[in-house]
Amino acid sequence: MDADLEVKPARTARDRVRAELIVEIKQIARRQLAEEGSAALSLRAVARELGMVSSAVYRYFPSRDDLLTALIVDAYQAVADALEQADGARRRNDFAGRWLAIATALRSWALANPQEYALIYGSPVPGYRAPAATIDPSTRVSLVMLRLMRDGVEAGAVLPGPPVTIPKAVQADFDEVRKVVDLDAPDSIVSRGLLVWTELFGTLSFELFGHLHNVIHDYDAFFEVQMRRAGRYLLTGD
Amino acid sequence: MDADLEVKPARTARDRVRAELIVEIKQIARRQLAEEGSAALSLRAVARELGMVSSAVYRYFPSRDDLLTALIVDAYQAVADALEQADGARRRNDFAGRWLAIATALRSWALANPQEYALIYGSPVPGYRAPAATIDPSTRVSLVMLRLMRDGVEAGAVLPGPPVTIPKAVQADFDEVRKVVDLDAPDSIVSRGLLVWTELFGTLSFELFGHLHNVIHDYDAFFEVQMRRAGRYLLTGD
DNA sequence: TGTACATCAGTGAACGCGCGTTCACTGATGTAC
DNA sequence: TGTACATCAGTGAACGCGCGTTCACTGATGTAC
Repeated sequence: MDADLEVKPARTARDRVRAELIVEIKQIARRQLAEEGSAALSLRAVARELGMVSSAVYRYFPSRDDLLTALIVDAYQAVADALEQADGARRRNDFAGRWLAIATALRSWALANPQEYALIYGSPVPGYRAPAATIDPSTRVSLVMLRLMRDGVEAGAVLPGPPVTIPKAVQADFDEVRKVVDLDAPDSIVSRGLLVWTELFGTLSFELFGHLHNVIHDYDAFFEVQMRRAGRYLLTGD
Repeated sequence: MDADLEVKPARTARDRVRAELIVEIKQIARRQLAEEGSAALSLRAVARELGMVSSAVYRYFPSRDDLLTALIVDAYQAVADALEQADGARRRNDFAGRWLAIATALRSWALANPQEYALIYGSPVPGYRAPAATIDPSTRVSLVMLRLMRDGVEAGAVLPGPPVTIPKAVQADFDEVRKVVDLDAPDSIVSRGLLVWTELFGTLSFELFGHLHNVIHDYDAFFEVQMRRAGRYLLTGD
């Protein structure tokens, strides 16, 4: 619709309208997701809000599951963006700070988008099989943690602690993990890193899914206490 | 139907049939839950499998949500039973062993009943508000962990580690936690205990909800490695 | 031990709802010459 | 720059499905005397 956009080659007006509509459909779907949860997400409801007839949405998403997949991919991307940005805003060698920034950024995003958090880190949506397209974006999230660990190890800020004995099968998996970011760290550190990483999601899921209800009252403060503690464990092993 | 049951007073044949039917309805619902997930659970499907007309089920559960609530309560009870039994089978002073037994028992139950695990520890069921009746059974689960911590502290097996500074609001919440089982432990231990506890659920949820897919291959071994590590952290703080 | 009445279980029909998806169609936009 | 044809977007009707819940009813079981 803008004159300067029209100049761009290989993008007809139709193409642009189409791209905009895809964005709009996802926005509406995201809002409905936030209000009703993933099981209630329906193409018909989206179409109604769009002011279109339900069959028209099929021009943009061939099925309800494809729309869900798009939302999942977007959610992973949004998380990865948030974590990368929080991580990047800290000094590279402030490892405790980077860890806390990452953890806090994840929590902020989750509190702002609880249904999207549930969509990707809660129980799987019934009847929905996650296609391969969702794997890459989910990897981007873990990469933030792995890079933090690699940087910390390289700077000598992540202490190995006492060696641990680990079955061969797990060692092999850990080897693959190390390869991803050229992490030169013993099993003890990889194990600790994964503990802390799942720890973060465990604490957050407990909060969001109501398991701290009536137990913890100041969620902000509790989260920070626990994540500082986890950060110390990550770096020093105690 | 048994003669010796009929002798029992205050239980008419009608009462017994009624109690049996409630059990049967829940069993069918649990199986359908396992096959289709919580969102797909429907009174009509249960009635169909019972060989009854759908409205008949309303004699036993006044609404679909009441049936869901019953399943949730049962699931918490089943988890609590499993953990208590695993905990009780160890020597009282074998704290590392008790921890690992508890963690392993939770995982075994979750693997055997993944949809029930998702029902209570995954994302909340859309459109369902957990009534107060589900709180008590959920508390029974945490009590297993708290008693382990109390016993460990009393035996001097849980080391305090360096003191941590904690905001007043969190201290107050920790005080309430301590009161539940007469836990005489500093904030550092309470914080660590909660870290390890959420750690357990975080690791298990990651496994069950597919976030370790293509990363970890021997789930059994990985879980044990991580939980041994978490147990050591729980006891010694490193 | 027998009868009269009250309670309860299960039936069958119905209400009103929303869903995903398909299909033949009209009319507008884009492309090739 | 103008025309002829191909592509695409959106319509409207329809198919077939399942759901939760209500209600008046019949017939069996339980209770009080």
